[in-house]
Amino acid sequence: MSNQNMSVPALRRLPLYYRCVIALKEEGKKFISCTDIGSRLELVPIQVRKDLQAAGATGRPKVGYEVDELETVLKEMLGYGKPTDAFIVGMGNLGQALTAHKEFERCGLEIVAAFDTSPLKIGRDYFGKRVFPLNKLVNLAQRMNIKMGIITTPAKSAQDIADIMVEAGIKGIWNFTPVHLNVPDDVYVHNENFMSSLSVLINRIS
Amino acid sequence: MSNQNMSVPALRRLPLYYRCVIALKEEGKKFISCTDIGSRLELVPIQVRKDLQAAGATGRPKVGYEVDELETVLKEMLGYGKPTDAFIVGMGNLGQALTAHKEFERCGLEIVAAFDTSPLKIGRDYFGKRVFPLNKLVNLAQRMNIKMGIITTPAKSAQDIADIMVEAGIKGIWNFTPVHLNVPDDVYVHNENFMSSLSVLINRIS
DNA sequence: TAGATTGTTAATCGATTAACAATC
DNA sequence: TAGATTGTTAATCGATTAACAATC
Repeated sequence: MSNQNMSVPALRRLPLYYRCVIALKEEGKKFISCTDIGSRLELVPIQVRKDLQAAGATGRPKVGYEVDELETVLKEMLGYGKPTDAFIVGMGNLGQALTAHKEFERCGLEIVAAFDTSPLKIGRDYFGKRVFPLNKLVNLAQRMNIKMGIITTPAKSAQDIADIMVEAGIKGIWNFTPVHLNVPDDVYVHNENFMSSLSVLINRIS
Repeated sequence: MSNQNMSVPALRRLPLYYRCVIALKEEGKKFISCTDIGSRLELVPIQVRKDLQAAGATGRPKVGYEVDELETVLKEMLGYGKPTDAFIVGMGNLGQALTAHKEFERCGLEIVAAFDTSPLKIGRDYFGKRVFPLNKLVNLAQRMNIKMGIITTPAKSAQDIADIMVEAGIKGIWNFTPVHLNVPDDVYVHNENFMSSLSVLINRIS
């Protein structure tokens, strides 16, 4: 169902549109145009139109897009309706922060279990999520049919964790470490590399 | 000094190259080629070469790049030598996690103060950083000549905080909320939008 | 020498933007 | 009707990749 041929940049903009649609809906709007969305997000209307088209939304000339319908189409494309279950490995500060993040559940992601190697953390609950020892990951992932993994460990463990995730049948890895992960072709890695973001910010400031 | 005309994608790859150079240096290498770096990062050598060229590095045909020199050039371009001071606003779980993040100091960023509105947090220290009340931000930023701000507040406060940062003379904002920020043209915003990353991951898994 | 590698110019590719007819 | 807006095809732009001479 989910369109695999949407480009990454377009896909990344959809959640912004979704937020916008929700906001405009709350203002009582029934129909909205690409210009409405674009002006809020500082994007040119044609780009919004192209993206909505790729997402499968249809509007009416002169009228715009029906708000409720657009909300449904975007929600469907983004997978907000049926959240994806995920495991998180590494319950340091960042792991805890992501586990605590309430917005994920409304946005298609459900962190169902956490993993760590520290005996101080194993068996504890963080924000309602139980921490398991790492050696339980493969078995649990297979039994629960987990397809997404989040890595928030120290950099030096990242590749080992990725290997374990691959063995467990995980198909999408959200990597918060600055390490490049080697995985098979059928596993998608998204690198949330804070150092990359910093480079751009520091460069643009000076 | 820092080259403003490097493209964002290239700039984002530099920290990966830097890590790679450090790793190869520790393996005892004196000279490295684009092929060495590319094979570690699964990038084609020509892309590495173009990026290094844009960063100002020069190599020698057949020999490659001198490791120490490459390290110096990248460090300079990335601003790792003289860390940029930054303020962080919003000391929830994510704010705390970023404040605790030790790697930042080695990578050009020094978080020098935190801000929050909660009386429970103001006056406390988190990982050695003092939390100040929000109304002290403008004055402190101007006195300390702060040019970078990090926003880790709830979404609904994000625009207000951005306005305060702009008033304070901050020129680069690292926005961890899913909100689009309206700022003047001379202020650069980098959005670390977790929802955008999630869209891609969820789409690629299914 | 032969072969690997850089530097540099040209070609390709994909995303963004423009143009414009169709529509309500 | 006139004007705003969508849908769609074409043009532009910028990043990536290819080609190849120069070099050690």
